[in-house]
Amino acid sequence: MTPKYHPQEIENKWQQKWAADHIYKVEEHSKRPKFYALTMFPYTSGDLHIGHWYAMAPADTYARFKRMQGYNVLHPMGFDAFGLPAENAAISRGIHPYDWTMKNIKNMRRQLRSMGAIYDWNREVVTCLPGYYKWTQWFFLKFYHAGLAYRAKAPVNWCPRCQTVLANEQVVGEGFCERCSAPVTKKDLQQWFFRITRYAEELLDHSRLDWPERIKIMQTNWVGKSEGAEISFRLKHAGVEEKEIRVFTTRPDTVFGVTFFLLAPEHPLVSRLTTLEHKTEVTEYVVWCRRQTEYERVAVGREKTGVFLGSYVVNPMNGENVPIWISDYVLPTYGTGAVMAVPAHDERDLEFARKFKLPVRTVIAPPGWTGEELTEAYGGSGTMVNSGEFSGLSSEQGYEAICDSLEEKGSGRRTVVYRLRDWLISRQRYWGAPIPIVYCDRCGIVPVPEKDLPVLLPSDAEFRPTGESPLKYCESFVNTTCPRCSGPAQRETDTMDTFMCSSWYFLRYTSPKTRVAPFNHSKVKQWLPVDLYTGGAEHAVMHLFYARFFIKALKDMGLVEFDEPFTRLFNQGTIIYRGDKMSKSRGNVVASDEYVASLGADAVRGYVMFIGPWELGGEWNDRGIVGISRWLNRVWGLVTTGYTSRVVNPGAEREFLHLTHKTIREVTADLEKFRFNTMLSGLMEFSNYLSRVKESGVVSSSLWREAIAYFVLLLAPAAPHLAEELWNKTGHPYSIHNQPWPEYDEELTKEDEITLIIQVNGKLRDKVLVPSSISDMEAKGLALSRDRVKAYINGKKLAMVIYVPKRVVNVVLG
RNA sequence: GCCGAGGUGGCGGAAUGGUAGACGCGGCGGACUUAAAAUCCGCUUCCCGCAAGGGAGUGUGGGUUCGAGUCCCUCCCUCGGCACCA
Repeated sequence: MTPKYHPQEIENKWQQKWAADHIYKVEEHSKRPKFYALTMFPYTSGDLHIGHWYAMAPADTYARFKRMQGYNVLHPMGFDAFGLPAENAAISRGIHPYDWTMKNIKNMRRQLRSMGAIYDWNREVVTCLPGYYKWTQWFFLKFYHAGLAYRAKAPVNWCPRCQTVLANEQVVGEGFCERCSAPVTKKDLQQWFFRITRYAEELLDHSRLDWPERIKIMQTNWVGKSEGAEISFRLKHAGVEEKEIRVFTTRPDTVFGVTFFLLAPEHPLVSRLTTLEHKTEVTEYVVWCRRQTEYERVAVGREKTGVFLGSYVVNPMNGENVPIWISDYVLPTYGTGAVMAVPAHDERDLEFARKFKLPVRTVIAPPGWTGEELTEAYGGSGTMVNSGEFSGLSSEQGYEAICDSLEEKGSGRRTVVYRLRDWLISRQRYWGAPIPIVYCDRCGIVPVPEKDLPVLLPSDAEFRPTGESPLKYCESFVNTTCPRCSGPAQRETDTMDTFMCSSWYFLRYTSPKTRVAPFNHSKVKQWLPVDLYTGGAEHAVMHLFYARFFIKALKDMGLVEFDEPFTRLFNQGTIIYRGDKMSKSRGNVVASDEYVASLGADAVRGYVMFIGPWELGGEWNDRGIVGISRWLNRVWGLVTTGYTSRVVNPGAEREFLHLTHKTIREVTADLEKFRFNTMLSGLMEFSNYLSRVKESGVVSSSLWREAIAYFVLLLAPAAPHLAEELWNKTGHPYSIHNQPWPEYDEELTKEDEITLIIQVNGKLRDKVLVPSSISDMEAKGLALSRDRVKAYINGKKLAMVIYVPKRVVNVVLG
């Protein structure tokens, strides 16, 4: 009696042996082509759950497949270890963020090892360790010296009751403080920015990237490029030195329809352009706007608000005086923070005009327009009317003519604006990489010299439940000397956005131990760019976008030689549980440890792959996991018990070879397309077939052994432990994971016989097994001679007979 | 509102424009067992029929085609992203 399949035993055994033999240690010098297969590293939340397995097990299976195909594969793992939850744990449970994080890493590392992946643990990267964040700070300095980092005032979420800054995730519901439920407002703070907008145009170029279309679209929308014109409206207001206000518009052809002018309430000219009699009203409105929560301000369907300043600008095209209003629907951060309002052709402007009884003038006639007042704003193209010398032109011609005219007069020009804003990297938090800047009373802003890095996080900071950054009150940290003049100075107490850490970790994996630089240049040259990056689509416009920017900037600084980090991107779907994405913060995680303990890692790996297409994700349901487990047990029995050849049948052997090679072909194709679910069902079908052959014993023992070897090899990426054990048990040399991927024989995958489908008027009426070499004439003749078909013809006229080679005959009756 | 993905048995899902429902779960029946679990075998889209067979069927309604789950148009629903961007 052969022993039963005990997954835990064999999994433990092989994991230890693989580790002891370093069989997954990445070769530095290899003649094999490189393949960098990267999975987004996890945040150190504490537990690896089914959601992580869903991301990582299929990725590992694919990396293993590439490895067997002969690539030198780098498939590393690490931890995204800075972030707010660590700090919250410190406040609520009195554990230092460092201890909390390292404890979590220890657990997650154990869990990751239990998965049996090919991670080379010598390359592990942990972003919260000084050996790593030193280089995050180093990159900050590089960006600073390249003129890509600057300081400016920017609003933060502010809780007036707690007197503290809130991260977006601490603003809950309709804009309330997570801690005290007070309405959250905005407060301006000096913060650090990266000039990502300088790369807007480059970031729009996805032409060399093999990425999902929807991610490219999301990024394109995020950049939000608009072409149009900047138009100067003249200003003659006593006591105001500015002689013009510029606006951006995508529709310069509607400039004759301007009936009022809008500024954002935050616009710097507002108070100076307000006349005496409107002062009180305007001030009140501006204060009211500031008190609005973000949620209220952007709420859809909200009634328009605004006030008149009492002053006017002049339309450069028709010389008209246009009243200046302010309204909070004008965004201070887009375009110039000022808008020429054309109510006839813009829905929002029309709403505003109706509310405040401002005139509406149609200047673009929709097709078939007869001069009546438009009931809704018309944003399409048409014929220009009420537009002076431009009347009669099409709006497209008018667009060009008005731009030409503005440029001639010097009161405007064609231009492009982007929705994209600069990257705010400051966080008013402790658990992040400190921004390496010192403020000196004498020298001003002074970057910390490279030789003084890292700026270490103080370990003695106090964590008070205020939510204010502990660094601010840590005197040993704040007080320092100026690197330039040695006088007294203060350190910047903000830390960096964790997206900084994740913008370059994939470089560090190539040379994680380097102490003299963030990475070894030649190693990066050897491995990068990443050939395949897999992870969740939730990072479409944050992480993936920042990382692209980062690399483009490094390229321009001469630090790397490529300008796109991730050649190919694949997004797996999301695992939903109880109606929500599975995550620790949502409190709906399904632990993987129990499944690993009871059914084995190979079963869990297999099940997460079997659920459905990887890109679709889906609701977690463990009902089917026993199916995979049972199958692995059957495979065990199939391979480990002896085969006896009985009556060898040449026809059966031909079929056996055919199905073996067809399976190799299909499993290979499925893996290449990330169709792990159909890869497994293909292997199941094959193993079911093998069981039947085993019963009948119709193939020779040598043929059987060969097919079993192929089968185990095909199983190896998905169920690495079981495959290793079976490989060993069938007398093959260690290790299966160093074997080449099986090749199929094209000739053998071809069908000898096919089932010919016979239809009458497109409906299935008969099937017949025929040699695949059957000719057109033979097939049609055969179909017409079938009794079932004759019964349908029954004297009716034959309109036509269609034969689709090797598939179907359709008899069409008149 | 805009952009994207999706809608197929009781469930997860499978189907180069050519046999709809592979594979698995669950269910039903049987074998083994004193019994149960495990395992193995058979059946399992719905309706009519003892059967042979026939009819219906891939969110809705239309279209293209000899033939549509698959292609085109309309609408409905679910999920993800963006959302007063001038």
